[in-house]
Amino acid sequence: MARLAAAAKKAPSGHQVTPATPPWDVYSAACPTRLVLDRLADKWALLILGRLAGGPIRFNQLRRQIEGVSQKVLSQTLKRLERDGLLSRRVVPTVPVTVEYAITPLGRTLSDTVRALARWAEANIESVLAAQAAYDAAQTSRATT
Amino acid sequence: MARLAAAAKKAPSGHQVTPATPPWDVYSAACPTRLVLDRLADKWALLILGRLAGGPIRFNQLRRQIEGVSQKVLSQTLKRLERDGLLSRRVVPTVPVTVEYAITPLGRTLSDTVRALARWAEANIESVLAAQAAYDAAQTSRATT
DNA sequence: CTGTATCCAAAATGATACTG
DNA sequence: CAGTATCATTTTGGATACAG
Repeated sequence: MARLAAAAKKAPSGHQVTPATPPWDVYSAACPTRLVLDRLADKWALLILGRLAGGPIRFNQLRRQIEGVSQKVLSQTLKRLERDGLLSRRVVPTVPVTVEYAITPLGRTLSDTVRALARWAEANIESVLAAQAAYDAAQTSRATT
Repeated sequence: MARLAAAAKKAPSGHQVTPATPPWDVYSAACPTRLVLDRLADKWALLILGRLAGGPIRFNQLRRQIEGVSQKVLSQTLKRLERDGLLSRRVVPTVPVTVEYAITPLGRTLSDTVRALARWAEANIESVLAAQAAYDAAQTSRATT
């Protein structure tokens, strides 16, 4: 992942215009789809997208609502999502400026899919926890033996 | 995330049996669903799950097919997925032992959702790349000015 | 073949301080 | 309010060597 991430981060300067002729081999390292998947494979991104699907929201509101995210990471993540065209950033020139983040049409198509993921998690969390308990029990007994 | 991940990793000994009474507040740090989401927010996990959906496969086959993953990370990821009950591990006692990984029924229900994510990525990669290019162009010009 | 253990380099994060 | 910059720390990952 290191090399890929590095390449992606260098992008701000050189926009490598990938040929783009799907379908790609998702398992090949050079696959553009993997770049997208990498982006989505982010805890905060998923959470933020889900939250924004409910309507526009300001920076610190978001910060408070998504428990556990630091200012720095939230800022970084928002910037990446904006760059990807998944959300929009609008500066409201009030006295202490406020910034409103909103999901874009593109982002919304994605958030629907993400919600499906969240629904899966909710529906199956118990099964997963049970599986973990069973696995851990097996490990523990093996260690004891 | 650090604290949560650490807590999750300590689990092998103490299985905290979460009460489990949905729906939880996905945005709260203590939410079990977030534990699942964290797990899915992993590049390799998503890729592996997708690959396994196509049928059982051995360790080194997987390693070769999922380009860019190291032996160490693949091993770790497989172990976590197995613990979560998403895939099964079967040791075949051939002379140099071979190990076959297969998706479980639970894992399959998830892989369907993941596939939707992959489909989204394929369908929208061009939009994302375009958005990135536009964003970068705006940044560059702003810097030049 | 399928891993685990170790050591080392790289990357992500948190805390803090500071700007517009 | 909404960030950015910096620094110390933690976490993660790759490479290598080795074991069942």
